[in-house]
Amino acid sequence: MKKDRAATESKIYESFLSLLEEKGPQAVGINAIAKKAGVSKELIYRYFGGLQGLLLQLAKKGDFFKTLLTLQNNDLETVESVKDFAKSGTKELRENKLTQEILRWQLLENNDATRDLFKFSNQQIDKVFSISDKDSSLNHALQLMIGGYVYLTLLSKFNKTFITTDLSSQDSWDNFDKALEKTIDLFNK
Amino acid sequence: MKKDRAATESKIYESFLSLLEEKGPQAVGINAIAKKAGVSKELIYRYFGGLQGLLLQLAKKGDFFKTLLTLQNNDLETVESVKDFAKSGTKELRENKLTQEILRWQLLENNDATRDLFKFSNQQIDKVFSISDKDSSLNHALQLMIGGYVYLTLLSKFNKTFITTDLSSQDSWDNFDKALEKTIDLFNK
DNA sequence: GCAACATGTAACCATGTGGTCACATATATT
DNA sequence: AATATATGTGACCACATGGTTACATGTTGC
Repeated sequence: MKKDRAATESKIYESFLSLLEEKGPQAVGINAIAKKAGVSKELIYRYFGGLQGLLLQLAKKGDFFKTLLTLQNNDLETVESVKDFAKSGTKELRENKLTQEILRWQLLENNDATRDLFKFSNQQIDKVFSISDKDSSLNHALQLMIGGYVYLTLLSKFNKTFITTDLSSQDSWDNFDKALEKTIDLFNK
Repeated sequence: MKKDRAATESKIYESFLSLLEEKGPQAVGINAIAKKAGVSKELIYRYFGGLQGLLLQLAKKGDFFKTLLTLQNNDLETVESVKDFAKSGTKELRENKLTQEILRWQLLENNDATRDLFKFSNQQIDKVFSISDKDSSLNHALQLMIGGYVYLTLLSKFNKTFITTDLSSQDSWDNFDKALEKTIDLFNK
C-alpha cells in the first residue's frame, strides 16, 4: 500500500468540492466525503480538522468569484462599463456552480463551521459589488436586481419556471440582462 | 386517557406548521413533528399518510399568500396601483414566515413529497404576480426585483448584511421599496 | 355487558450520522 | 537492522432518522 499524504489530502479536498458542487450543501458530510474520496474518515479529522477545517480551507483558497474579481479592475465610471460589468457578472454567476452552492448554503444556516467561509465569500461579494453611486435609489435597485439574479439562478436548479419566465431558456436570461441594462440606462438619464 | 382524533390531528398539523415556520424545512421530519406534538409518530402515517400527506394538506389549506391574493382584486392599470401593490406585496412577504420557509424549501429540493406543495404555492405566486405589461423589459425588471426581495428576505434570517445594506434595519427595506417605486416610475415615463 | 372498532403507545428495525478508537503497515531516522 | 513516526484502515460508539409492528386501552354499537 502506497502512502502519500499530499495526494490523500488532495483527494479529500477535491471530493468535498465536487460533492458540494454537484449535490449541494445538504449532501456535504464527513461520511459522504470520505466515501467519495475512498479514504477513511479519520483522515479528514486528522488532516483538516473535520468539516469545519475543510470549509476554512475553501475560504482561504477562495477559488470562486475569480472572474468577477478580475473585472473589479475595470473603472465603473461610464454607464457602458457598469453595463458590461453587470453582464459579465451575471454570466459568471450562472456558470460558477460552486459559488452558487455557497450562496445557497447561506440561506440555510450560519454556524461556527460555516462562519469563516461565509465571511470570506461575502467579503468577495462586497469587493465586487460595492458600487457607490450618488443615487442611492440606483444602488438599491441594483442590489435588488443582483439579489434577484442570485435567487433565480439558485431556483433554476429545481424549478423550470418563475412566474411566467422559463428559467431553462437562454433567452430568458438574455432578457433579464436587457432589463438590467435598461434599468441602468433609465437611472442615468 | 382521553381519545380525540380531531384534536390529535390538529396537534400534529400545528406542530408541523410551527416547526416549519420556526426552524425551516431542514428541521421538518416525522420524529421531530411527533415529538413536538407529544404523540406517537405512527399516528402521522395513519392520519396523514406521512410527511408527504402533511405537505399535501398544507397545499390544500394554503394558508399563505392570503393577503397577497386579496390584493389581486385591485386593478393594476394605473402606475399608482402597481406601486401600491408592490409595496403591500413586499410587506406581506417579510411578515409571512411560513411563506418564506416554503420559498426557501424550493431552493433545496423538489421531489415527490414536495411537488404538490410547490405546485400549489407557485400557482398562487403566478396569480398574484403575472403582471403582463406591454413593456417586456419592465416585466423582467420587476421579476428580478421581486426575486431580489425574496432572496434578501430569506437571506436576512441568517445574515445581517448584504453588500453594503443592513438587512436588519427597517430603513433598508423602505429604501428597497423606494427603489422599486422609482424603477416603476422610470419605466412608465 | 360484550363484542367490534377506533385510537394511541412503545418497542423494534435497518440505515445513516458524526466522532473516536485500537490497530496495522509503510516510511524515516538513528 | 532496529526503532520511531507518519499514514491509513475498519470496527466501534451513541445517537438520530424514517418506517413498521404488536400490543394496550378507550369508545361505540349491538
